[in-house]
Amino acid sequence: MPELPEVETIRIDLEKFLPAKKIISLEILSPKTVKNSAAFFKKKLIGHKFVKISRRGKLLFFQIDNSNDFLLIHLKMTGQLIYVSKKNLISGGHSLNEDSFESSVGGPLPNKYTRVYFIFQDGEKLFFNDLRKFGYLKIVDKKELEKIINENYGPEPLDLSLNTEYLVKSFSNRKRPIKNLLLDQKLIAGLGNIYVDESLFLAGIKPDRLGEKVNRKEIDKLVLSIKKIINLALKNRGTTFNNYLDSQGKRGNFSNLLNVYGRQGQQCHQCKQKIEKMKLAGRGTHYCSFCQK
DNA sequence: GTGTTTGTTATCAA
DNA sequence: CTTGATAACAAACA
Repeated sequence: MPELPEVETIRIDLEKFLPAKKIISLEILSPKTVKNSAAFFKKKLIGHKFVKISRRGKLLFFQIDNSNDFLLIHLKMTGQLIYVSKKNLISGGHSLNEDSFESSVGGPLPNKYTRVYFIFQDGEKLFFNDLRKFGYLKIVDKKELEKIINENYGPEPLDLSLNTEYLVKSFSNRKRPIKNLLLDQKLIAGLGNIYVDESLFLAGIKPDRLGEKVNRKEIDKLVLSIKKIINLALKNRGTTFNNYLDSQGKRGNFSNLLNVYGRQGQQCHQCKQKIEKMKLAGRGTHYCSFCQK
């Protein structure tokens, strides 16, 4: 379940080496994953390079050289972007070769979950794997990209515009549970099920409280909690719960720091009571009824 | 066979 | 028009 910290970790790593590498070929193993025609997709990419890799919320976009176009990649729930080289290219890290990918779902690359992959001039490869096929790749021009961003994404959690004032305004007269509101990408871009539950725990707010019932002081604490959780998760290269791996095929370390997500039935780290679980917005929702009011 | 996992959108209702 | 709730998408696992 890649959310902002996982997607951002991938972006930072890929940007260290992908720019300036010419794509010499690409394979589309799952046609529905690519939202353009295969011919158009190949024509736009083969022979080109990615100039810059950016992110908004959970959406990645790769700027394509000498054109007005961008490659959008959304990982949705089980998407992975795995970069494979024969040498160590990422400073301080070890990179994969295709056979050392056994530890991940599906075995050596490309495997049964590989939907698309790119081959670069130097023989290195980028694999898009996606067990559940919700993720997609799509080429759009600059205008379309701006439209998508403007219409679908609220402020980034770490941006100054994500502040108490903004959330007070956003929550007023809203009769949905605060968890549902925080999952809305138009309100805040990049939070998903894990980080919403963790942020609400840190803020001491029960996930089913209605937006309009949360007071300014609590919202103050919530803003700080969201920024703290996202920063800590970034520092730990995200959370691996089921499927997530970074671009080097490695797990995220925030998994060890979870307070509530996936911990139902276990002791709360703060008060030792049992973590509970309910369903909100159709999602598993984890909380401590003693620490969160 | 049943329930569960979740990011996002489509659809419907009030 | 706004708001909110829910199904659907897809695949695997317990």
